[in-house]
Amino acid sequence: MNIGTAAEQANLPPKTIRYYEEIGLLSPGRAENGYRDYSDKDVHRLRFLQRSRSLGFTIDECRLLLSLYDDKNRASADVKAVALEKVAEIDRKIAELQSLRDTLATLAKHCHGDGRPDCPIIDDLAGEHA
Amino acid sequence: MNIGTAAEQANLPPKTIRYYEEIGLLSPGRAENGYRDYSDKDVHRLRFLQRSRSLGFTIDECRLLLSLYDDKNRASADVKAVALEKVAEIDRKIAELQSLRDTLATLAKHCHGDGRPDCPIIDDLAGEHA
DNA sequence: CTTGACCTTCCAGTTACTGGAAGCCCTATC
DNA sequence: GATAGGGCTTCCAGTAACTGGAAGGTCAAG
Repeated sequence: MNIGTAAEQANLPPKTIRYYEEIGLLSPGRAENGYRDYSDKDVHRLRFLQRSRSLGFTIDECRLLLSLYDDKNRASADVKAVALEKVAEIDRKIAELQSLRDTLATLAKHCHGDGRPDCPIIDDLAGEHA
Repeated sequence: MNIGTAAEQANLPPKTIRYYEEIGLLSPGRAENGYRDYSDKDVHRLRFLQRSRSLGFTIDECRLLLSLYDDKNRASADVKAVALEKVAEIDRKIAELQSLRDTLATLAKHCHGDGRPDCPIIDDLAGEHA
């Protein structure tokens, strides 16, 4: 099938699919006219990528997951380890954002937010309390 | 003062400071030998940037904040609006990450995580439930 | 036969820096 | 005076993961 159809089925833009091929994540065949020709297996792989990416795995992590996916004898523990490490990483990111959020919200709360020029947010950013 | 000293005082790497200059966030003078020459005001500006960036504002948002900072007559409401929009954006990001986290954690929980090859995580990524 | 959709490749741009090379400048030491 | 070092300069390239656009080939429909 052509790239457009594969794109539809995998829920990925054609551009992204070509990019994935360029960086070696899959290698579809070619039709006589030079068009890429995707098998069901290729589409499967693309869907796998789509889902992993949307779950926040980086391309390199997807590469690892794909190799586990390809290895029919890999231990499920290996996959679980990758997933759990990702969970921990997301937790760290959430905590960091939470702290940013709190700082910003506090600053905004202390700003009277009217037409006057003085503003605790700007003062803080400028370090005028230091 | 030279870029190294300014870097130290603003807690930013020299490379980053040159980059900020390149994209027009500040324009220090030059000494006779061609070296950049930073005033206290420049350092102030750099600290402002350092703090805003660390609070998660993009460069373009920093540009806006700087223009508000430079405008001694701006209304504090304008600044507050930027800050609150940022808080909302961070909230959205946190919610998204939370949802990713939960999905991944659920997948990991259902994976027995032993030496056997079958693994619900991979199955889910491959879309084998669909 | 032409139009339009779809495909191809290649180049450039995005965000916010970061690393590295080649080459001045300045100070200190031998 | 030569040299070693550290800091400074510029410019080029690379990062992550695409995305947009140009120039041109292919195909099915009307």
